Amino acid sequence: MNIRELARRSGVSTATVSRALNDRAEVSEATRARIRQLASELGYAPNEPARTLVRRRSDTIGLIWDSGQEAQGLHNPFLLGLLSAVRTALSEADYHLMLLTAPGPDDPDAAHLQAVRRHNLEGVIVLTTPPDDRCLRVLAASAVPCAGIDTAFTGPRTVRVSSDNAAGAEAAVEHLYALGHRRIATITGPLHLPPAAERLAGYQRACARLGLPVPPSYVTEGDFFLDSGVAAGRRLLAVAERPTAIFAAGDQMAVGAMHAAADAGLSVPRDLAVVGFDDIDAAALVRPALSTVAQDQRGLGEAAVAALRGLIDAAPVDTAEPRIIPTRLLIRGSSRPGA
Amino acid sequence: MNIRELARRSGVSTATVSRALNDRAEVSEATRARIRQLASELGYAPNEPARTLVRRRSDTIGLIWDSGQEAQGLHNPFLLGLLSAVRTALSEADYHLMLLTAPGPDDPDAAHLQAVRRHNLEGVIVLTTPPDDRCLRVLAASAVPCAGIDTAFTGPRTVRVSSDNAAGAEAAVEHLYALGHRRIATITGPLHLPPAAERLAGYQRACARLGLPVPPSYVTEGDFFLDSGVAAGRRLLAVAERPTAIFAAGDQMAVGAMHAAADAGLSVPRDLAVVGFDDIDAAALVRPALSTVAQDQRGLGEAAVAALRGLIDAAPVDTAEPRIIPTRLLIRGSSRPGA
DNA sequence: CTGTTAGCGCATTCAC
DNA sequence: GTGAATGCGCTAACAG
Repeated sequence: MNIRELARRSGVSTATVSRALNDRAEVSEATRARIRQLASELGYAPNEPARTLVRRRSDTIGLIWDSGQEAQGLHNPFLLGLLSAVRTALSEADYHLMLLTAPGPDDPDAAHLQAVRRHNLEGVIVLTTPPDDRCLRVLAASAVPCAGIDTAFTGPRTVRVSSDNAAGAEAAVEHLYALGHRRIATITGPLHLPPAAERLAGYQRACARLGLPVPPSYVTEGDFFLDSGVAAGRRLLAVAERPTAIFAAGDQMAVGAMHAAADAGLSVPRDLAVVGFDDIDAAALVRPALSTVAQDQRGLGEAAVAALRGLIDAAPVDTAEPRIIPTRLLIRGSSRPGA
Repeated sequence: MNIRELARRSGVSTATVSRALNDRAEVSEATRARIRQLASELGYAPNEPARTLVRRRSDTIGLIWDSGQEAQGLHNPFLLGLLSAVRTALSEADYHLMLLTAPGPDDPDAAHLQAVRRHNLEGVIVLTTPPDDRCLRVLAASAVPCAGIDTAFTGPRTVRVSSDNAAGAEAAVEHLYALGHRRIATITGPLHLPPAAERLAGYQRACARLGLPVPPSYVTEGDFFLDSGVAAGRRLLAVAERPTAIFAAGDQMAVGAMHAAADAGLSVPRDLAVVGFDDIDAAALVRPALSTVAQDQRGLGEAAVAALRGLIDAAPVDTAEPRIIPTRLLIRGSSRPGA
């Protein structure tokens, strides 16, 4: 079933069928209706590769996401929501989605760029990938429109979308302050990662504004995983002026801090309040449930798609300023005195 | 940069370039090397839509996964691993991957089938989708090769891949028995879902084999989510002959049962041992850590791809028998007396 | 071993 | 408003 067959059966030329199905103005309403009718009866669907070939555009965008071990604990729960959001936003904009392979160690540096060329992709969305990915660097340096969520590359046609990490951290600290806490410590992520650095900055800004002292011993670094949170929690609880609250830059580390508290015979939230970041699934499952700064996955996905479309349509897009998506503080048992 | 340009620059015809790049035998080693060299220097990559058009095959398979709310709590953590596994296995087999949109309520029933036709997809992999999806039914009924992981449709060119739910449940019960437990209850999932039914069957078989009584009050149904586990746990702990161990068909429900035990003043694992199913991220985060039956996401993904390739190559494939992937019992604190 | 030719399915000129 | 003709980039069939 192709356009020629459909044209034959409807008694018109292939050109007319094409025009009718593509909603061009220069077709009479009557023939258009007849052709559409017949097309749906016969289950005709235009061949996309052929369309791509002649139109020189594929209406397809590529999706790159790293599933490397590095990101496993960090973004795992997060990623799927992002993926769904991106998929939905893209299909509403009538784009198709191609999943690009994570390049192996022996792949050429231009692997991603080549994939874009091969498939005629019009743009790429990148989800949370390590900043040192060579393939990504090459891609970003090219003229291919790229929208990155939580990524750290820049290029001529690149936009970055990110949660408002600083504001989220500030909100967490303010919340703890409002509960009466004055000795608030923090567990950071690896500070070379932008989100980790931004969350620390937010913590520091809030403390400064609220007039809270931040002795160096109140800031300790983790790796976003559980065990580092346990260790960090132990360190913090051993400080002379023991903190009464901890803001952890990631939920797994926050849970780890709760474990450390339990091991030290402290009760959460009575003796120690804890707030995390990300709202991973487990945050609602632990006891007490973890208060946390939730990222807006849907908002991130939609913003990325919107930004990418701007880039594709060559609309004037500010490629330097990141799109910042607000976060939302979820107050649960780990910081609620009544719990 | 296209094949004609590359041919011009290397002083041969486009046909020779095509043969060289596609590893056809009838090209001299010298010219092949020269062409390859030039191609990589110039960053030439063949245009896939054009190849697809003429070869009548796309080397692309479609991926359908449901992100509907139904599956959120149940499969969320699980899906991403599956996705990674499928992507990796597919790219190793030199297939491209296209993400198909979840059909909306106003999409025609043939939406998926149309997408396959439009893009010339050679097969489809379906991840954990509700059994009543009309689009999926239409697709499965067609001649399109389909491999489903944890799905419930059948068709002329369809294979199903699934974890060995029954054996996993049996292993869990045996483990509890070996620890000395004789009063072992279970929390099931919604029994109209195949995995839930299979896990219950495994539980029952193991109990029968071990000579354990299974009073009706020892079997209670949940919906795979946390709250249903809490409620089920309460019911089970209120039974006259209180069980000393619970096998839950899902991790969230298992955690819920642990909460119920804590609320009743019981200690896990001393007063009540708990084993779950799936090994979601949270299983390792709760305290005590949850023993659970882990599914082999990588194995499931690879089996699905292998089965699909068999279907595509029209190799003799048994379309009726599901591919069963073994599970692995992870023993953690919730069932380890020493913990 | 290599070149010439045809055509995959479609959108798009240009005529009418 | 509609039809005939052209070519997108590539592979396959056929010559040589």
